[in-house]
Amino acid sequence: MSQSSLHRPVTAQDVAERAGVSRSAVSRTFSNNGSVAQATREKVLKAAEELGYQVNMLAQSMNKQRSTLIGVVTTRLSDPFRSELLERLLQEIQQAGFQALVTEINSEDELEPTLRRFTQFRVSGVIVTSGQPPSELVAECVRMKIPVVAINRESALAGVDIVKSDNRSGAAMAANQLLAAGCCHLAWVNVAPTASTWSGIARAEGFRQALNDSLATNEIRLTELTTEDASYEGGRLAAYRLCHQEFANDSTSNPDSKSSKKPDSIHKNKVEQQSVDGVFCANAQIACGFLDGMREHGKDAPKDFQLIGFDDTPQTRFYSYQLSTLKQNIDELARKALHCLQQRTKDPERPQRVESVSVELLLRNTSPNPYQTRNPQHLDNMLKQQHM
Amino acid sequence: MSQSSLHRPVTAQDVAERAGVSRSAVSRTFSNNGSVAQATREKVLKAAEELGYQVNMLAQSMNKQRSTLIGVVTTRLSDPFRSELLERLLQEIQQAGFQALVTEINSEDELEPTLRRFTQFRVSGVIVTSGQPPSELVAECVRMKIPVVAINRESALAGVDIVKSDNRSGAAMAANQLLAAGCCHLAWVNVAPTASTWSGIARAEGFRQALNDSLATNEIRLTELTTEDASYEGGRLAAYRLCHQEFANDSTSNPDSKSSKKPDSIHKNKVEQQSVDGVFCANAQIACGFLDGMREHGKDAPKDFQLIGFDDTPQTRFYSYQLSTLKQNIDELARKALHCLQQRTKDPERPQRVESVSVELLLRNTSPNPYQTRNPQHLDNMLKQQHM
DNA sequence: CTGTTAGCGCCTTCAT
DNA sequence: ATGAAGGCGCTAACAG
Repeated sequence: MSQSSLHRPVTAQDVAERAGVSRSAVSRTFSNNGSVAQATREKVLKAAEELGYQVNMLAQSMNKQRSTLIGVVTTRLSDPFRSELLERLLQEIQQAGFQALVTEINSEDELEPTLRRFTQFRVSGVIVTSGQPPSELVAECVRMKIPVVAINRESALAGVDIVKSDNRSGAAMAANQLLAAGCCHLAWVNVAPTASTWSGIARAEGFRQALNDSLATNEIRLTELTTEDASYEGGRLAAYRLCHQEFANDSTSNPDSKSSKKPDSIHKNKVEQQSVDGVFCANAQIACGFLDGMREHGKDAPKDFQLIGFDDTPQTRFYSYQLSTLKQNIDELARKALHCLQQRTKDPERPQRVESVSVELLLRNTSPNPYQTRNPQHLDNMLKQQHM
Repeated sequence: MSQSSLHRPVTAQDVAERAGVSRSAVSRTFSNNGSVAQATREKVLKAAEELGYQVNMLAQSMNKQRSTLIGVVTTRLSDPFRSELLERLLQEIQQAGFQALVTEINSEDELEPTLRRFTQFRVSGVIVTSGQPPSELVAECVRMKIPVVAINRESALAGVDIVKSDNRSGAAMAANQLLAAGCCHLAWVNVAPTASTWSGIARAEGFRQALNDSLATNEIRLTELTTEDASYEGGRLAAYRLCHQEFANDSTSNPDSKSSKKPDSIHKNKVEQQSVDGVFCANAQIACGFLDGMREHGKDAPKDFQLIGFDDTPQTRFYSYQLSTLKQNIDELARKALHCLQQRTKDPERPQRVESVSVELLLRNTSPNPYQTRNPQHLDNMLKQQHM
């Protein structure tokens, strides 16, 4: 059952000799490539079993000019969403018979050396969940026919397929939900543009766009809060700033007279005076932090404001948070990523694909049920949006 | 700068020709192994640069009978502690010039095929953060001189080094802290023994042992709560059960007359009647769940009971939890794991090492500051413990 | 269906 | 210090 007590690993040669066949026969039975008689196959298998033979993947890969490795690049694994995504990705990769090569990078610069390392191992594919693949490198991958797929990020590069959540629609759903609930002073919390991810940008755009009409009629007001990073602490500090700023506004009138055209909405006074009552956060970490920051100032959702976050991470479901969130379908993202890889392996020349995975609005404690809403018109928008 | 437009990857041969030297010269400059004249070295480097040459790691590894890969096996990456550990591990691995091969397993059974796959790639080392490596496989690794290190788990196997947190002391610190705070009905929440991890078992033992004296004198009482899995939900359900059980105890007297020898402690009545006032949870997920479960029943820490968890995961620091925890030094765990790997690479025959990393008690909101304690005697124990 | 042959790209003696 | 030669373990194309 186990290999003989040699200190040298068992090779196909050893198996061949023991089975009384040639190396090729062994090779064929294990790569079930060429045809091999049932009898010899069994002999080989038996000998292999007895010797404890294991294919040397390095040799095999080198020969095939391609390994069964798939490179995955991530960042900030301590972010629950990212680790969940990685987890699912690993499962898909393993299930498809590959082995994951994973690298964590801290900055865009590290992406290039990472990809280079991947190609040195002749990986069968690369999955990028962070950073912008440098075009030069991607070109090299394309030339080597190594499929590259990017998750949740823009990439104009022709060679790489994209799998992403429908961040725009998600953000629009959040916007409409808040409108439908009658919020009139919305805020959204996102990381500063310089540090933002592509997802963050898409969500911001989606949110703002869904609000365009209401903003035009001055029905509502929108405050934009930025954070340094996409973390809990970032969200918390945003809440601090909001609270202090509102406090300041209460005591001193802010001379915001840049707009020459006075708002003529009937809501004018209400809108101008109202403190923030509906908040959208770019991700779950920020949302939790924001909620806690507000709580520290004696305000809570949904009592004092409503709150919707992105990414249905485990902690948002916790009793002490019960955040309403937009849930990304991680399973689907992972599945499609692998599917793209496999498709492009078959046809390396196929045009770039962009797979969009829809997002689900999960209403929990921090925002009310739409059926109890005060503004049915926006509710309609919201429902339409959901079925897009 | 980039390679010529061949569809074939650049080989050392190509570089050699362009530089006007032999393949060996190229090999030597890149593996800086043999000695090579400065002049030729530069010629080679230049040619390599121009051609965009990259060492083929597969070929290199195959030749050296060893790759620059390090296998890492994990489970339940969605658990914040595990993903943080993986993150640090990856950083260490990369910094040491290796590339991580990571596999997620869902059950012990998957460990064997995983290790086997690792050996097929002739990894330079294996880090196991989950499961019990089967002795047979480990023996194979030892024979192939592949270092194996296990993190936070017991392994009697001679070949594998162990890096672990001092779970026992940590649990004892928790126990003494609770005693010092004057708790007299302690409880600990852990996963059922059948599903427990080695860390969980060590923590349970440490906790119980530190309580031995107080239990012997009937000064305190200890309730053991078990959960199905080491999850938030598990902790929450444990809290449910506790609450319902205590409710039951209040309305009906439970005929617990198994003990023939009546307790003679002066605390007798107090101890017997007192509901749980000090809780220790085997990990952070459970602790958060437990706290929330209690909150759902209108009880909160530190008002109604004190709570200490293990693993200082980010969420335990959140404002809405502020759990007191035992903090594992993840950096140190990762660092030592890699150090062990490297040491054993140098000396494959060295005796098994067990590296213990000390743990820190972080007092936050769910348990009081020791300097405001009511029972200085136990405080002394605790302080001694901390400096062990 | 099977064995033989010729590499895959690199490292490592071994002479020079 | 350098080049030539042999081999790492496997696969693939070719005869038989």
